[in-house]
Amino acid sequence: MLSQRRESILKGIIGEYLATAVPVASLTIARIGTLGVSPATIRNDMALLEEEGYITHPYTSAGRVPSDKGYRYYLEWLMPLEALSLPYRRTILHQFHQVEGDIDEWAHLAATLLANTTNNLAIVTIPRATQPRLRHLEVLLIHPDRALLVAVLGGARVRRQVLRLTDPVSQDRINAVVLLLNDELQGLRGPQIADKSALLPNLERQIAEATARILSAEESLQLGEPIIEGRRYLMTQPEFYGGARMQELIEVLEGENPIEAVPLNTLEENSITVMIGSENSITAMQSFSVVVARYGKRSGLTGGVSVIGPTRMDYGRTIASVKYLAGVMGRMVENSSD
Amino acid sequence: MLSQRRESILKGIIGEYLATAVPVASLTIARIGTLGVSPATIRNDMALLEEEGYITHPYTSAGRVPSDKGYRYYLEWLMPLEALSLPYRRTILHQFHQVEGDIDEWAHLAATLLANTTNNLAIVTIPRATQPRLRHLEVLLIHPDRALLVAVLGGARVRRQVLRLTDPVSQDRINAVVLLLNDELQGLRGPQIADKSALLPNLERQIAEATARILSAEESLQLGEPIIEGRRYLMTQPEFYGGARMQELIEVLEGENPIEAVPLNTLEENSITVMIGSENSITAMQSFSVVVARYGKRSGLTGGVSVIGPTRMDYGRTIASVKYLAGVMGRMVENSSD
DNA sequence: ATTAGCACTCTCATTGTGACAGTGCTAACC
DNA sequence: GGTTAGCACTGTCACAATGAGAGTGCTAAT
Repeated sequence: MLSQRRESILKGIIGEYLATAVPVASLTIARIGTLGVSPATIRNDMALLEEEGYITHPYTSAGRVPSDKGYRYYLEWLMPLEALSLPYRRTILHQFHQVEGDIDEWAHLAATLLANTTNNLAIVTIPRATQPRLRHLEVLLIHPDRALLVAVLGGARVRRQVLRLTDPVSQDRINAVVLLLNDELQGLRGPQIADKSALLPNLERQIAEATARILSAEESLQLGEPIIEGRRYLMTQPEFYGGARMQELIEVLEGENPIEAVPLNTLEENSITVMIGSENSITAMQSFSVVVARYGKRSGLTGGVSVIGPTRMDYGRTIASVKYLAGVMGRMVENSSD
Repeated sequence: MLSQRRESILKGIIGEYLATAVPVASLTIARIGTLGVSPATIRNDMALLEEEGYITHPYTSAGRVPSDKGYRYYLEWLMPLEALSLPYRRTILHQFHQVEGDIDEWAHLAATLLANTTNNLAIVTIPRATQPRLRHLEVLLIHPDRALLVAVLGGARVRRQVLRLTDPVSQDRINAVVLLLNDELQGLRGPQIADKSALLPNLERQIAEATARILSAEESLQLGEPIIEGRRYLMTQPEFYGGARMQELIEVLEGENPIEAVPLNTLEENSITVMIGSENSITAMQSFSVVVARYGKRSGLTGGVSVIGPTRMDYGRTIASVKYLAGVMGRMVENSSD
C-alpha cells in the first residue's frame, strides 16, 4: 500500500508518460500543481517508488518510467473508470445493425472498430460451439464424381467441402440420399455421425463420413480463426519501430496459431483481463500488454475480443472499448444462436 | 541494346547484388573471371551503364547498384529461365490434393507456399465469376423471425446471411417456400432474381430479395477478399526495416482494398507480369517489385497470384513460383467449376 | 581499346567535446 | 521528522574532428 502522495506521484508519472512517451522528471510532476511540494520531495518519493519496483529510470539522469508493476498498481487502484461516450456507442451499434451479415462479418467489424478506437492491434475470435451439432446437410454435384458438401452447424455457421466420390452418381440420386441423411443425422455431433456412418451403404457412408470430419475439425478448434486488424498501429509505435521485440510478435501473429498471444483459455466469460508486459506467459509478448475479454457462454458459443499494444497504452480507453465490444458481440451471438 | 560485355557486367552486378545486398565494386566483377579484363575497363563500362540509367551508385566511392531500368533489362534479356524442381512441384501438388477443402483453402495454401518459397509477401485472390448464378438456396430458421439464408453459387462458393423476417413463420412453411423458390430461381443471376422477386408474395419476396442482394454483392466485387501471407518477410528486409516506405505499404495492405497494390486488372490470364519499383503506379509500391499472374478464364472464374518484395528480389525463382502456383490454382478451379 | 597508377571522394566507426537534463546527496530549515 | 534549497555528479545527445578504408574517375602509357 502506498501513501497518498506517492500514489499521486505514480499516477502523475503514468499519466504524463502515457501522453508523451518521454521519461518524466520530478519537476514535471511538481508543475502539475496538485501536490504542493517541491521537486526535491518528489524525488525522495520517487526513489522510494523505484526501490519498491513501481518505476525505473533508463539511466542516472533521466526521468522516471513506469514499470509493469507500476502499471499494474495504477490499474488496480488509481485508474478512473471510463466508459465509451453514448454517441460513440450509438455509432457502433448502428454499424452492427447495418451489417446484415453473419458472425464472421460482425467479428470483422468488431476488430476494425476496436483497432481504430484504441489505435492498437485488435484480435477477435469467432465463437465456436464446443460441441457443434449438425443442423442441415446439402450436397450439390459439380462433376459426376465430385460433389460440394455444405453443412450448416449450430450458431449460423456454414462449412463446405469438396468431396470426391468413388463412383459417379446423378444429382437425383444424391438428393434422395441427402433427404434421408438429413433425417438421420440432424442434431447429432461428430462422433455420433461417425458411428452411424459405419452402417450405411457406400454413397451414404462417404457423405456421412465427410460430415463427421467437418464436425470433428470444428470441435477440435477451441476458437475460430482469429481476425486481426490494425497491424499498422503496432508498427508505428515509436518505441518498437522495427525492433526485435516487434519482429517476434509479428512472427507469432503470422504463425500457425496467432491467438496464443492472448491468454484466452484462462478467462471467465464476461470478465476482462489485462496482462502487462512481463505478466504475459509467452516471450514474444513480454514487451506488450494485452486487454482481453471473452464473450458468449462458455458452455455454448464462445469467442474472444482483445487488444494488443505497448505497455504504454491508454488502459482506461482500451478496457472500456474491449468491454463494450465484447458485450455487443455477446448480444449479437445470443440473438443468432439456436 | 548493350554490348556483349556490358551485358555481362550488368548481369554480374545484379547477380552479386541480389546475393549480398551490398553495392558491388568493379574489382568484384573482375574477380568473377569470365570477362578477362581489368577492373579499370569494367569501371569505364560501368560509367557508361550508369550514364544510360541501368545502374547508380549511392555516393562517389561506393560500388554500383542496379536501377529499376537495370532490373528491367536483366529481366527482359539476361535472366536465365528457371523452373521449380520436379520434386518440389510434386510436394506442392501433393499438398493441394491433401486439402480436401474448397477454393478458399486452396488459396490459403497457395499464399502460404508462395510466401515461404520466395521469402516474400504473397497475395492470392479468390476467383469470382463475373456473373455468378444461383445454384441452390437453403433457409434455416434460427428464431421465429430470424432465418439463416445459405446460397450456393457457381464455382463452389457458398454465401450465408442472417435474414430478419417481418413476420414469424414456421420451418415447415419455409421449407415449402424454399422448395418452390429453388425451382423458380435456380441458374439465374442477381438482376433476374430481383426482377422476379417483385411479383412474389411477402415471405417469398423477402428471401428472393436477400438472395438477389447476395448475388449482386458478389458481382460487384471483381476480385475476392485477398489472402495475404508472409508479412513477416517484408519486415525483415534489411533495406526497409522500419522505414517509411514500408509503413506506406503496410497501410495499403491493411486498408480497404489491399489488392490495389497489385495491378491485376490490366492483366491477360495465363500471362505473368512484373512491375519493378517505379514502374508501379501507386506510390506506396515505388520501392517494391511485384510479380503477378492471373489464373482462370477471364469470362468465368478469375483470380490472381502475386508476390511483393523489394526490387532486389530473386526474380527468376519468384516468377517460376508465381507461374507454377497460378497454374495449379487454375487447374483446381477448372476442376471444381460448374 | 585497354590498362596501370594514383589522386580524390565519400562513408563509417571512433573519439572528443560541450550543452543539457535530472538525479542524489547533504545540510539547513520549519 | 518531514521538507527543501543548493550543488556536485552522471549520464545522454548532438555535433565536430579524425583516420582508415573502399572504390571510383581520370590521366597517361601501352
